[in-house]
Amino acid sequence: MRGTRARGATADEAKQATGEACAAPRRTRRRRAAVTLNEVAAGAGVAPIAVSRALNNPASVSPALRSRIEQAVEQLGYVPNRMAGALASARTRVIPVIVPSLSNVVFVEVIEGIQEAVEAQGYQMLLGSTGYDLGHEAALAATLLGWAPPGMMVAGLRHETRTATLLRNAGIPIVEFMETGRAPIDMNVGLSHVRAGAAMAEHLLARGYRRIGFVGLRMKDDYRARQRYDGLRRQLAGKAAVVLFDREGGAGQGGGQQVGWDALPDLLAITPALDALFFANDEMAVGALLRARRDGTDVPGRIAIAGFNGLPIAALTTPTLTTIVSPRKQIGREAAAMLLARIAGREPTTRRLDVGFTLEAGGST
Amino acid sequence: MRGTRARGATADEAKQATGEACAAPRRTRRRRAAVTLNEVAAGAGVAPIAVSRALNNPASVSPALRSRIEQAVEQLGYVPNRMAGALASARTRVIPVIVPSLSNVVFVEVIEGIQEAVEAQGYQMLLGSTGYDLGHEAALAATLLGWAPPGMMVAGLRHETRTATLLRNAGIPIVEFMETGRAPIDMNVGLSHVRAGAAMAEHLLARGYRRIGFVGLRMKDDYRARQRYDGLRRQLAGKAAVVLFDREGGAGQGGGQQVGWDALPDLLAITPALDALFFANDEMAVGALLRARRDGTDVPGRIAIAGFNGLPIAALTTPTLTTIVSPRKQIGREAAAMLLARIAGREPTTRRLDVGFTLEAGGST
DNA sequence: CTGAAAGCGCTTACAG
DNA sequence: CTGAAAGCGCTTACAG
Repeated sequence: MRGTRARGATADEAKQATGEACAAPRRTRRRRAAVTLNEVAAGAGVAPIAVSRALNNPASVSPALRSRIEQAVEQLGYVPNRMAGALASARTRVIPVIVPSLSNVVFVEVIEGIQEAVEAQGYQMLLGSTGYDLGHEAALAATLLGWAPPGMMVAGLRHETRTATLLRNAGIPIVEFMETGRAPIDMNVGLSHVRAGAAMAEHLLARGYRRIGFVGLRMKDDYRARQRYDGLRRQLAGKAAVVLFDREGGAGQGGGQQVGWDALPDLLAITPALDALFFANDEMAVGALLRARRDGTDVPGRIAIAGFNGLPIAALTTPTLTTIVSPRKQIGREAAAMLLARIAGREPTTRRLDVGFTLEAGGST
Repeated sequence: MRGTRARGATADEAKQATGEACAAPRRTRRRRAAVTLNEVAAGAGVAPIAVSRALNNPASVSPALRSRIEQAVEQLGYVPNRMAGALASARTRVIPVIVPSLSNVVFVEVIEGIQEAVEAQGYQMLLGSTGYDLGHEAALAATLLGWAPPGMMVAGLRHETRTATLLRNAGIPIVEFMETGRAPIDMNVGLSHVRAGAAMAEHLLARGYRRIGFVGLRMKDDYRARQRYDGLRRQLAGKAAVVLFDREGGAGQGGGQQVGWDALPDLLAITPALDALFFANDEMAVGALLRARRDGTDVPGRIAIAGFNGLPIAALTTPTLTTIVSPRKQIGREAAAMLLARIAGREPTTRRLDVGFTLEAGGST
């Protein structure tokens, strides 16, 4: 009987086959000294459910009861157990957000946009960072789904198959944010990095540059940078020479600056014919600008420099840095708005939003 | 009766009528189609508890059972419900971390240190940001405690009384990280911002500066910057003149750069006798350096400039920026190590750790 | 508006 | 090593 028990035996069948009436002896298992809803109810002389209602939907309780309950809550220092509430209602107010990195300003600003929007609706953000590792992303997604969130947000449109399957089958709204380009699992907000690269190509061509280098940092992991390079390369095809430099190092916040700083003299020495460098991000570009400043290298006379992201510092360098501004905070806000709409049972204006970008031409090109 | 019911009329109402003595008719309330542990148990032909054990402590189950269970888990795509587990065990593996802001690199690096350490032990970080609002901090702390975390981390030693009370009474280990100086609620990791200010005072005195300005950004909120100013002021007392400038604006990432950029010409115009400026952070100092560069203002000839934090860019400017390096990642790691030790029932080496700082003298002073 | 009962999906505590 | 029972602290669904 043991091995073949099978299907129907939902062990949920807790038969209360006690000999007597039904009252089994109680064992207590409480480990925390925390005040419970039942204690508040006892304190206020009401039923537990009344406390629940007074807390979650005050209008559904008479003012008299409500004030008695509020007093008891206050006096006992009651803090509701969210896990119990979530388990009972099958609803959490925690929204997981998965990003590749926190040491990249870009994600931080998107996150801020998300947090503002989400908190305004009484939700909490649960942040996970993958370190640009899609395997880690899969593990994170699985764990986070265990909290039965009402929705989820994840950076990027590229995931391992199992991640996509997991998210698709979770039966909750999902927003993939950052780039556009392929069909999302559910909803998508971002910009086309391919088009951004192409836009920079047009700009550099228009200013007369014909021997252009793209400088990336660990491009293997950063596929959005690869997309920008692809856009650049295709747009330049037949019109200018392009070369890709993939640099290593520079982990952590501000690390990109050091990479740009180190790259500039290297590249100029090895490929002296270069007339323009498009860096994968503004941090690297700023590092290169600072290096040029220290070494007395003329920008853009000797070499033009451009970046990507539109960080505030781009407007403060001498010369100012040509860059592409991505509306990061907007991405966060829009992504959150879409998700919250769906969570609330409404249909967002659109499920796929391209927020675009702006090329800010500075003195560095 | 129909109109007032509302709420959650659900789908799968599998009624399992039982006709026994005490067994009341069962109502089912499942709302998600998610696979449960009971279903896995049924699938594997074992008791639910065996599944629980196979997942949480594989060694406690025979290999035969384990592989049957693992197969069922795999096949059904089972994702454990963390809320149920947490409720039953009164244990979560989520550690809340409260910081004032994410748009400040400094906190991001501390957070990274925390995340690395915490994830390595199988815990998850739940991030909350207060926007430098201690009222918001109190609300966040209360909500986060509702998840019955095994411990908690919060930036700073200053909180509203109710926050401190709440945390103290939570009966879990708490680490306050960032600054040292006063008695913590439980544990503390950080550095003395007063001493950091004093160290800069000594440096500026040694280099011959006697008319020194401290430039802060929204100092009302940033009490750590106030501490640095206090340290500076006291150390300079009787030896040099000090003046405090409290600037507004510059919200968000990189906003400080703009503030420094704007401040420099203002301050030089209004208080031309100044010979040195100590900025509350490197971002502002870098903004000022870039402005000096553009305007042709001699640094340090006309005005010396110093910052605080030790961001990588400080080494790349011309001249290089004098700054105080704070070991941010170390703060995060140490704070996490302390907390994890206590969670594991061990006593950390110390409950109060001063990680110190290093003054990096550059060409800007 | 108010409440008694049952159940959410797990784990603990006990027993074999 | 394995399992039956009870309970974690809430909320839903139903009834007055």
